[in-house]
Amino acid sequence: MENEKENLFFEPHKRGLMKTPLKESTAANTVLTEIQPDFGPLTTPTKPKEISQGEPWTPTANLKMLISAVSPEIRNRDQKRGLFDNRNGLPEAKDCLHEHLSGDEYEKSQPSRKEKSLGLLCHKFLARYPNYPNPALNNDICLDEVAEELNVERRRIYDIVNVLESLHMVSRLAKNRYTWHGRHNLNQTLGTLKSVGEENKYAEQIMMIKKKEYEQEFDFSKSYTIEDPIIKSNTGQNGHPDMCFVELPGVEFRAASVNSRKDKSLRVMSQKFVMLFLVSTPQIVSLEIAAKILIGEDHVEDLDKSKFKTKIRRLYDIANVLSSLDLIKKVHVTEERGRKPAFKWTGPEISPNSSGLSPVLPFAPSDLEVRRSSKENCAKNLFSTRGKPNFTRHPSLIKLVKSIESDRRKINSAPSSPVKTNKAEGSQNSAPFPSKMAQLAAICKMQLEEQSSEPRKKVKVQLARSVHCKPVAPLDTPANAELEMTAPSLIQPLGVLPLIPSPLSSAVPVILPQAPSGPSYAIYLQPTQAQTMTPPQGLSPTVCPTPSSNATRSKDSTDTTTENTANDAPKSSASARPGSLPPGLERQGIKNRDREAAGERGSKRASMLEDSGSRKRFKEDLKGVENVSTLMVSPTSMAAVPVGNSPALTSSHPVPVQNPSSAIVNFTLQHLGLISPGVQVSTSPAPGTIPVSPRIEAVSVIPENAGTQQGRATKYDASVLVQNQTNGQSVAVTGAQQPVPVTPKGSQLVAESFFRTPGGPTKPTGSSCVDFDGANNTSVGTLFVPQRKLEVSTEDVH
DNA sequence: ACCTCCCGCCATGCT
DNA sequence: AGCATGGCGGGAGGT
Repeated sequence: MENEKENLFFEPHKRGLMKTPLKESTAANTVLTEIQPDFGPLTTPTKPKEISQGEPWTPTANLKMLISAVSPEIRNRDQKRGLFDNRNGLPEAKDCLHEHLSGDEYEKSQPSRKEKSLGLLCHKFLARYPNYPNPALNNDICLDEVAEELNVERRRIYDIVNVLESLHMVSRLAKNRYTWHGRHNLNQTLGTLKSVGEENKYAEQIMMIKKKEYEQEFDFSKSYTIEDPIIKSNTGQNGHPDMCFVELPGVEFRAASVNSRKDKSLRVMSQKFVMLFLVSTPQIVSLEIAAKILIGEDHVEDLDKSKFKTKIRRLYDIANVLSSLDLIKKVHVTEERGRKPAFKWTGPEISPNSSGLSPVLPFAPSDLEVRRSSKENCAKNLFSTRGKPNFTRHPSLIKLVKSIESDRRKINSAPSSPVKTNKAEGSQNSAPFPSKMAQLAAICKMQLEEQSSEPRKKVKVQLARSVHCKPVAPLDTPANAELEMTAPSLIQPLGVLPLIPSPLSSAVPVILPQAPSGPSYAIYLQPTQAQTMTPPQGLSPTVCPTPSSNATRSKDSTDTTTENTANDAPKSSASARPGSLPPGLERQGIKNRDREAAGERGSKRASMLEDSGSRKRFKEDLKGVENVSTLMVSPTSMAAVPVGNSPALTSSHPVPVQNPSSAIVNFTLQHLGLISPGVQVSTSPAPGTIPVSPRIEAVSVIPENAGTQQGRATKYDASVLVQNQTNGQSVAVTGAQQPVPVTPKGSQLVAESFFRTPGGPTKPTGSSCVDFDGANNTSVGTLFVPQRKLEVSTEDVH
C-alpha cells in the first residue's frame, strides 16, 4: 500500500540548494547530500547508528563558516578554493581539517552531545526540504532514509516529525512515509491553533497560573483554589483534557495507526504549546507554565514532580524543533526567584485562523456566529474527507484542503519511481561538530547553501535585515478586524473567570470556527484582589476583549521577562510573511517559496551564532534594530489589557500618573505590531484598584554585549502600562523614545507605581513585567522594564 | 547543582 | 510474531 507511493517521488528534499555549489560541505552535509541515492527497501533499517565519521569540522572550519556566512565574498572565495565543497565536501573538508587537528581535537570534536541535539538534527532535517515545496513534485519523506542519512535513530526522527506533523508541515502517508508540506499550511495551522487556544482559554489559564505563582510568592492569601477550578474546567467536561489533535483538512493522518494512537503527547503537546504562544500576549511562555498548563489539563493538582519533569522534558524536545523552525527562540524570564527558561514566539503573527496574511481566506469577520456554533459543526462536517473522528478541522481551512488535496493528487499521479537515495550521508554527514559552534556553523552552512541558491542577496540581506526590518511592519490589518468583532461579545464569557469549560476545551476537536477575529480577552488579574478573579465583571479581573490575543498580555506579575531583542528580526519578517510570499522574503532576498526558509534561516542563523561571542555580536547587530518592548505591570495591579477596542478604549483614560493617553498607547502598540491598527488598547485601572503606578522600569533589552548597533537597538521605549479596568482599560504607555537605558535599573520607571493595587503594594520584587515583545516588534521597540530588570536573554537556542 | 535533553527501553498497536 | 510508533524517564553532558 503505502509502498507504492513511496516510490513515487523523486526528490523530496533537495531544495533549491543544489543550485549553487556553494553550499556544499558543511556539516550540513547531510543535508546537502540530500540528493539521494536510492534506497532499496523501505523497511526500516534499524539503527543507523554508527556514527561514523569524525567530524569534519574543526573549530576553524566553523569559524570560517560563520565568517563566510557573514561575508559573501569570503564565502565565495572559499568556495573557489574548495573549502566548501559540495556535498562530498564534508569529507574533504574534514580531511583538511583533520590534518591540523587530528588527534585530540579531532576526537573532541566528536560527538558532543550537542552535536546530537534534536535541534541540530531538526535543522538538518529541515534543510532537506524546501519551505514551500512544489506540490507537483514528490515530497515524500521516508523516515528510514532520513534516519539513515542523518545518522540517527529513527526514534529521533519521530520526535521531529511528530512536531512537524502537529503544524501540518508534514502528514503521514503510510508506514514510514510522510509527505512534506513545508510551510504552505503553516499560517493556517497557526491560525487554527490560535483559535483553539483562545477557545481553550489558554491565555486565561496562563494568567491564572501566574497569578497563583505570584500569590504564592508573596504569600498572599492563597486563593489558589479558585484557579484550579478554572483550569480544570478547561479540561473539558469529561474531565479530561482534551487531548485532541487539531487537524487540518486534507492533512489528516491517514495512517490508521496514527489515528489510533492516542495522540496524547508530542503531537498534541506541540500544538498546545504553540497555542500558548499564540494566545499569550507577550508571546513568551515559560516552560514551567507550559508544563503546568499541559499537565493541568489533566490534573493540575496532581502535579507530581515526576510528571512535571517528564512534561518539561518533552517540552524541550518540542521547543527544539520549534526553534529550528524559527518559530520560537529561547529566552529567560527573570523573576524574583531566578531565571526561568522560557521561549518567545518568533514566528509569524497570526490572526485567528484566518490567515490574515493570506488574502486568500478572507473570512468575514462577521463570522462570529459561525464561531459560536463552532466547534461542532465545523470540523467534522465540513470536511468529511477522511474524517477522523477525533480530529477536528477548522472550517477556515477548507481552502487549504483543496489545495492540499490537489497537491496530493498530483503527487499520487506522479510517476513513481523511487528515488530516494540519499545516502551518503552516513559517514559524512553527520560529522560531529564541536558543539555549539559547530552547530551554528552547520546551520549557517545550511543556510548558506540555501542562499547560495539564491544569488547572494541573501547574505547581505540578512545583515541588513536588522536594519530594515522594522518599522514598516506594524500595521497589519488583519488584526483589526478582529477587534471590532470582539467587542460584542465575548462569546465567551469574559471571563476568564468563568473560564469554565469552554466548550471547546472539552471537546476534543478543537476546531473552532472562528471568525478571524475571535475575541480574545486579556485579563489581568490583580493579585491582590485577584484572589478571586472571578467576577468578571468585577473588575479585577477584567476581561477585555481583545483582538486577538495579541493584545493580551497576560504576563503577570510573576515574571519578568526580558527578552532579548536579538532575534526579533526574524520575527518581523515572519510576521510579514503571509502564507504566500512572505514579504519578508523579498527583503531577504529569498526566493520565494523555497527560500523563504532561507530568510528565516538567516535569522535563525543569526541566532545560532550566538554561541560564540562573535555570534552574539552578530546577533546583536542583527537585532539592533529590533526592539523589545516590555511592559510591566505591577503585580498587583495587573489589569488585563484589553486590547480590543473596547469602547472605553478609545476614550483615553488618563492613566493615572503618567500614562499617556491611550491613544498613545495604541499608537505605540500598533507600531510595535502588538496590536493591529484598528485596535486600541486602553488600560485603566481596575475599578477597584486604582492603578497605582506599577513599577515599570524601562527595560532595556539587554544585550549582553551590546553591540554596536545596539545602541540603536534600544530604540525607543515606550512604556506601556496596561491596566485594565473593568471597562476601559487604560493603558499607559509612554512612548517615549528615549533610548532605552540599557540598564534597566536605572530606569526605574516612572510608572512604577502605576498599577499597584492595593493588595500588592508594591512589591518590589513582585513586579511583573510584561513584555511586549516585540512580537512584532517592529520597529519601534519599546521597552519597559519592570522594576526589576527583566532581562530576557536570549539564549541560544540550541 | 541545576538545566538540558540524549538515549534507548519497552509498551502499544498495526500488519 | 514482527515491525512501526512513540511514551517515558534515567542519567549524563553542559554550564
